[in-house]
Amino acid sequence: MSPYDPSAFPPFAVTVDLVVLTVRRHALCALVVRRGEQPFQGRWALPGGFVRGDEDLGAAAARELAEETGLCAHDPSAPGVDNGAHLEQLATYGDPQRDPRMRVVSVAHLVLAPDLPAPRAGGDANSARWAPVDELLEGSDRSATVLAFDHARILADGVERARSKIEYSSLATAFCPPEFTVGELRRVYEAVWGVALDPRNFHRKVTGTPGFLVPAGGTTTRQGGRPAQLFRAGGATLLNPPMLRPEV
Amino acid sequence: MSPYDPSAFPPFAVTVDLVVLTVRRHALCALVVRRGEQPFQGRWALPGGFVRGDEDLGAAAARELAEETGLCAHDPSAPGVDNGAHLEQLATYGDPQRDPRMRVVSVAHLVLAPDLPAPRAGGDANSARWAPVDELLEGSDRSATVLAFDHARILADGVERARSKIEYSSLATAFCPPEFTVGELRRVYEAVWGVALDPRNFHRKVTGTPGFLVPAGGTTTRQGGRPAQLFRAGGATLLNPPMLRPEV
DNA sequence: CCAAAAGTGTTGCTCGTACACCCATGT
DNA sequence: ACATGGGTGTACGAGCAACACTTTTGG
Repeated sequence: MSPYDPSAFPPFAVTVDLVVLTVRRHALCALVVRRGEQPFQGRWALPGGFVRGDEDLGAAAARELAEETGLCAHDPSAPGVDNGAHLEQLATYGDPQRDPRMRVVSVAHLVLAPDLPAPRAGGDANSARWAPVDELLEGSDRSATVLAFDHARILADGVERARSKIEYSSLATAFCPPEFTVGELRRVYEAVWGVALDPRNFHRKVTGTPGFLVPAGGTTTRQGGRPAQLFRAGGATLLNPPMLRPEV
Repeated sequence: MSPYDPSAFPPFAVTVDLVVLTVRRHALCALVVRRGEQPFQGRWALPGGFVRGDEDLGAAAARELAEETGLCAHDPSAPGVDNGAHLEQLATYGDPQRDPRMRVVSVAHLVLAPDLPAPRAGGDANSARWAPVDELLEGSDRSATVLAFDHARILADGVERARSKIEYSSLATAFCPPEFTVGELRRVYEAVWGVALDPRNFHRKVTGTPGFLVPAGGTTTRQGGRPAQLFRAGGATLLNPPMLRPEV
């Protein structure tokens, strides 16, 4: 079998789908767009689109993200400064039946973003919104799901990746604005994991991990109570020892 | 843009590449095949091939694995019993320039297998062999690498995945035969991590983790010394607390 | 007897947890 | 004054590292 012969392999459409997560009002939320056409017309779906002929996968994901949200994401596989959200490849979904129209292989990407103003609709989507992942994944075993295609599965995988990755990396700061307090960071962990954490021990833990947080200089009272010190994300990306997620 | 219109998106070739790892003679080894044609003719490459038109990605990886090694791998995303190697999706590589002939998106998969008899060559490969990953990755930063395409990068990602995943899962047993001793399992960890572990503490740790190992009943002296108890892999897949990898 | 590998005991230390307690602001 | 959230002190316990030590085979 010669790889030069175009008849020797079947052609595929390749897309990127985006799991864009943020924390709003103490809940983990995902960006979804309403489908304007068949199939699944009127249902919610993850944002995404076709990869262009001369475009890398991460670049396609970043482009789609910018089109949908205006976010300028940083792909850590490319050198550069993190000037916005975190973007990483999640997994690839290629079930022959996942799209009834044709054979589509979708390379899903995960984006972690700070809380944003209302998303703007783009492309062929009627509208876009942030939805709590709990609602989107409700009864997604067996029963009919609110999401189109296999997007409930993709979203679940993305949420699971985010939940485990903030354990051993500093990625939780990607959910925060450039300057944030220890309490705000703790509420991110609580929202993503869906648990309550001890504020005192959390404070000791994150401030005691070298390179996790660096003082930004100021204080704020935007949460009420005693003024809290402001921090930025430090240079460290891996947390050793990790944050421990409480049992069930 | 209508997704129905075939001219609206560029066609891609989709392949699977396999990072097949095993432990031989205290070294972590990967399966490589010699390329029989251009480009990179005569160089070593990871086994792989085109995904068929009606085939899921995991099924394509399992088929290629069987063609190359005769292994019957278990894809944990499908229900069933682990009757051989462990197989999981690794990552997807789609740089437009990664294959000089055409646009190829490759979905890499990771396979962990017990030590096997000499692999058999298959497909368009002249020959296949197990090579220590240290040799394959030697000087793979900047300098010319022994592996074709971007396979050094894919292999490095697979090795890194395996190294981190045996920390918090029972996957190290996938490198062992069905029945194995605690010492053999320890030598797997030592080979994959490239460190020496305390045999006493390791023994306590793995036998004390519920569900990690179940006694198989017999003993063996195939390693010399006092007879060692034989174990099988238990039902547990996640280790809590994890195995701790010693600092560099 | 000796080497080699298996398996157990014990001690000290690190770190997480579960509190009690004080600090600095807004109302 | 009091509520609210920020930040520190401390005691208990789980679990890991670093040993010494015994057990059971082969040569």
